Amino acid sequence: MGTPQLTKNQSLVMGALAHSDGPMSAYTILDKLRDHGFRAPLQVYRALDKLLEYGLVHRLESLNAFVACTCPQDHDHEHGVTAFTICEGCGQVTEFHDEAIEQRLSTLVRAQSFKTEKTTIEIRGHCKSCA
Amino acid sequence: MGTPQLTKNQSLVMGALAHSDGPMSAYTILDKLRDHGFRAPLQVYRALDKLLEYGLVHRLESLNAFVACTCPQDHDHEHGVTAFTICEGCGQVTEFHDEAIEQRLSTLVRAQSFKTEKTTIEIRGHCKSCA
DNA sequence: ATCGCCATGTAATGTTATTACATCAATTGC
DNA sequence: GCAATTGATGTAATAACATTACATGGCGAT
Repeated sequence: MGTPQLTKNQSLVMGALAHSDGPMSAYTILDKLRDHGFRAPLQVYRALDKLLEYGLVHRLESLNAFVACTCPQDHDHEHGVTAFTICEGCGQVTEFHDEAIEQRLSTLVRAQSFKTEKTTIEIRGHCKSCA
Repeated sequence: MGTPQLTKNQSLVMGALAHSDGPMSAYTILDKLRDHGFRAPLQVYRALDKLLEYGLVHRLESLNAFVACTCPQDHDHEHGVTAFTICEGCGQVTEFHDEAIEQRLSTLVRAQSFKTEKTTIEIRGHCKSCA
């Protein structure tokens, strides 16, 4: 299967996120895309839904915002749990992945007989430059 | 120092959360407390801010909702990173803590020279009963 | 008593997300 | 060809979540 061809709206939203230096809210994306014919929030949310589904974009729950996936690898296969550091100073977001955490969480959740669908790990704080 | 005496509004909000069987949004809390004189969202948000600060309540970022802390231990000293499983079926939220994850995250974040202020770990899925 | 501090009350507004309904284009099956 | 289906889109309205701004009231300390 793989990631399908993006539609026009999906490409525009993806482009906006990819060229941004940080996370963007849906409404910020909307504003950026007014010139390209975007008029309503739903146009953004619909595109984001698909991009999230394809794994091209991540949602930052603690920010109600979205970032392009920075993972170099293919998006076709799962790349497990994604975690983020989020700097309160400069807004910089860094994505990372760790097998050890993933396994440990898996063990703990299994002990509850809980079936994981989506895992959110977000660390708010200050980056090296903003410490 | 320890947790200060709660004010009237803080007690009401704490009570609402403690007696609920699951997470509540700020507006749900507001509705529950109309009979006790609550009229505006701010009354709830102000109380929540303090309760969060005291560690009596947790915010679930992926739900925009709040739960009473179920941690049996004293709230006076830090009890590190808090993680949650959240069942999409029944809404049940389970709080847990794990030293191994805490240490591993600490190591990874340190490698970035990042200074953690708050860590969010939320696992959405289905509990044993709702699988 | 006056000041400062903090909790409170109220209204208005800002921000994020969804529902509902209509239209349009591409594809499929007859 | 031409319904029927499916998926993307457009638009408006509304719902849900959160904050700003400003006024008031209680209470302890000087």
